[in-house]
Amino acid sequence: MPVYVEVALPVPLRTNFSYGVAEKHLSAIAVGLRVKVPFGRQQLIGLITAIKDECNLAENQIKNITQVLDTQAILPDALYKLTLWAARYYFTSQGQMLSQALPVALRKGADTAPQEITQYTLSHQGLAAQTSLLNRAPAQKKLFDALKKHPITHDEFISLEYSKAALKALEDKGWVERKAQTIAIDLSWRRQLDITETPHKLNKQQAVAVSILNQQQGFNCSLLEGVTGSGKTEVYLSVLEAILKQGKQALILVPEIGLTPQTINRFKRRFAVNIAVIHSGLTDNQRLDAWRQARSGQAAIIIGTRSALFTPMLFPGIIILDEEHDASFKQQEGVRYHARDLAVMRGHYEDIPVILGTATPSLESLQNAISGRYHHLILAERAGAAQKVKQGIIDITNQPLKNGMSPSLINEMRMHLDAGNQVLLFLNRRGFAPALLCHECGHLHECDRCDAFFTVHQGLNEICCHHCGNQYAIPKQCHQCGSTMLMGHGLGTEQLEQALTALFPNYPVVRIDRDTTRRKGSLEKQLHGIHKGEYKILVGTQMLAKGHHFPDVTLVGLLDVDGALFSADFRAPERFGQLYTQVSGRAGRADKPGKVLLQTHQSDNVLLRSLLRQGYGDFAREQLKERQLAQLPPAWHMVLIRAEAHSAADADEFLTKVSQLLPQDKAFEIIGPIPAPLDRKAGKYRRQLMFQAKTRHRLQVEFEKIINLIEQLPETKKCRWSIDRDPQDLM
DNA sequence: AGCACGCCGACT
DNA sequence: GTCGGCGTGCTC
Repeated sequence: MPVYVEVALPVPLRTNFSYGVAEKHLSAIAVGLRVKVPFGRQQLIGLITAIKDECNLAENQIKNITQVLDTQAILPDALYKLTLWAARYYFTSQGQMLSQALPVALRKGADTAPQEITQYTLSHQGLAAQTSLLNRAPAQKKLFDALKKHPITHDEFISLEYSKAALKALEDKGWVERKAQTIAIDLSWRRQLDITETPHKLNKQQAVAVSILNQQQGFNCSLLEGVTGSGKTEVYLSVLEAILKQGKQALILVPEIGLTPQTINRFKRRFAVNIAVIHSGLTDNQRLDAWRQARSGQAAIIIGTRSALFTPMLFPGIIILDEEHDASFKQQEGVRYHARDLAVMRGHYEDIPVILGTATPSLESLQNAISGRYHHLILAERAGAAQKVKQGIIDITNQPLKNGMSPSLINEMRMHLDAGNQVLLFLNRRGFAPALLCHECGHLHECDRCDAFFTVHQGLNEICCHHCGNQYAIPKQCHQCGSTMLMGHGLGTEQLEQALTALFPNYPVVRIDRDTTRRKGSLEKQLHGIHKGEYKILVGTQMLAKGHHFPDVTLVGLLDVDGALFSADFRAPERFGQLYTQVSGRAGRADKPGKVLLQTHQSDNVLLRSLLRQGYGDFAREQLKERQLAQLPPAWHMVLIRAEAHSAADADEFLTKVSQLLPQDKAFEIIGPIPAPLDRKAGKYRRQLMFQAKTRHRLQVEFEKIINLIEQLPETKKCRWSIDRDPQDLM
C-alpha cells in the first residue's frame, strides 16, 4: 500500500502538502520530523504533520520526499501542539508557524545533534619531539608548551589568540593532531545547585508573593504587579531557586535584551548554572547552540526575547515574562503572534506555571487578574523606602516656549542641575524637526510615497520619511515657490539636544534615540556615561523609558504629552499611562526625591488628571471599563484585516467583499473598510477592516468558515493583504 | 514567499 | 537587436 505524508511548509499558503514516500524512507518517517521536499522548482524543508495511506490528488500531482532529516521529532510534544494551536489562532499555515518556532539554522537543515567540538592534542610524535627544534619559532613553542599541559579546544584556541600559522606548522610536522569530540551533556546542576550570592532579605509583600508562587503545582498564571523599584527581580530569583532545586529549567522572556543586561547579570551572579542568553547579536549557529543546550537540559535558565518563547526544554519548570505590557512581545510582521499570550498557552501545554511581571499591566492581563483567571500578586512598596515621586502639570497654553520648553520647566531644570543632579527630558520624536516648512509660502514638504511630512535630520543634512525610509538632501529651495527661506517646523530630539547644549553650556547633554544608538554598543556606552555622571542632561525617546534606572536623575520632563494622548489608536491612553509611569519610575531614589513635570495644552484633560491623581492601577481599571463600553479589547476580541494596493479602490473592493462574507449580528461588529491612519505608505494605498467579536470562540468559528473564501476572492490578485489577530496598533 | 514566464522600454 | 523592469501565476 502506498504511504503518503502531509508536510507543513514555510510558505504563506494556508494548507499542508501531500508527498509520496519512497520505499527506502518508509521506516524513517514519523510525525514531527523534518523532511526535504521538492516544491515547484525549489527544495524546501518542512515538517511531517501526518502519515496516511491515501491521497485524493491525482498520481501525477504528487512528488516524493527527497530526504528525512531527523530521527526523532524536532520539537517536544507540548511545543508542537502549541505551534499548531497558534497556527489556528492566528489564521496562518502550520508551516509558517512551525518555521517561526525553529531557529534559522534548523530551518535550513542543520543537524539537531550537539555540535562536535574540535580538540587539539599532541601526537605521540609530538610528545617525543625535540622541543629545541622550536627555539626559532616562538609562536609554535608557545602553543606546543600549552598543549603539553593539556589539550586545547578550538574555541580556546581562538579566544587565547594562538597563531593559526603556528598550529598549521605543528600539524604539518605531525606533532599535533585534531580530534572531533562530542562533549558529554552536563546536568550536574540538577543534583547540586550552587548559589553564589546571598539572597536579599525579602520584604513582607515579596515574601507573600514568593510563598504563593512556590505553592503552585502545574499550570497556573500569575500577574506580578510591582511598582518600579519594588524588587520584582528578587521575587523571580527566589522562585527560580525553588524551580532549579527541583531540577527544572526556567524560560525567561524580556522585551529587548540590550536594555536588560543588569537583570541578566543578576541571574548569573545568583546561580552557578549554565544560562543560555538568546539575543539579536547571535549568529544562526550560536542560536542553534543555545537551542540545543536548552533542549538537552544543559542550560538551566534560558533568557531571550520574543522568539525565545519557542525554545524547547527537556525539564520544563517555569516561564517568566518580564515587562509583560511591552508591545515588542507582539511580532509586527509575518505571523503576528503575541509572545505573552503564547507563553500562557505554552504553560498550559507544558503544565508549568507562568509569571507575568510588570509595573504597569496591560489591560489584557489586568482583566485576567481581576476576573481571577490569574493570581494577582502586588508589590506596592518601593524597596529601601524610596520616597514617592512628586508630579506636576505645566500648562503651556499661551506660554512662550523655548525649543519646546516652558520657562517654568527651564527654571526647574536649572535648580536640579545646580544641585548636582541629572535631568531627563522625554520627547517622542527623533530628528531635528518633524517637518520642513517654507517661511514664505507655508508649504510643508511631504514624502512623495507616503501621506507624511519629511523629518529634518540636520546632522545628516537630510530629510527623511520615517515611514518608508525615503531620504533626500535638505533642499535649498521650496519645492512649491522656490524660496530659500526654509526652516524646520516643530521639535525633535536632535534640535532639543542642540538647544540644551546652548542653554546649559556647563552641563553635558546626551541624546538617546534610534539615531544615536544605531551602532552596536553605543547604547551601552552612553548608558555607562550616564551612570558615571559624565552627562547631566539626558534627552531621548521611548528608549529612555525602558528598563534602565538612573539613580541620579531627580527631574523628569515630558515635553509633548498632547501628541501621545490624542491618537486615533484605542490603546493610546493605556500606552501613555504605561509610559508616564515607567518614565516617572526612573526618577529619584531613597535619599533623593524625584519630580516629574508634564507639559500640555490640556491641563484639565480627564485622562491626564485621573492618571496623575490615582496612579496607573486605578487609571487602568477606568480604562478597562471604557473598553467594555466601547466593545473594544480586551472586553471584545479584535481582528484587523489590512490590504494595500497601488490603487485605493482595489484595496477597498477587496475589503468590502471580505466584509460581505462575514455574518452581521449582535455579537459581531464590522468597521470599515477605512483608510489606515497612514493612508498612503511607500507608494501604496492602505485600507483596513476591523472586526470585533463578543467571544473568542465566535470569532474563531466565523473566521475559519470564511478564510478559504477570502483567499479565493478574485480581488486578492490586485492587493496584498494580511490578518492581524489582537492587533497592538491600528497602523 | 520564491521562482519563472512574459511582455514592454532604453541600452551597446 | 538584448537586458531587465515588475505584473501574473503556480507550487503536493
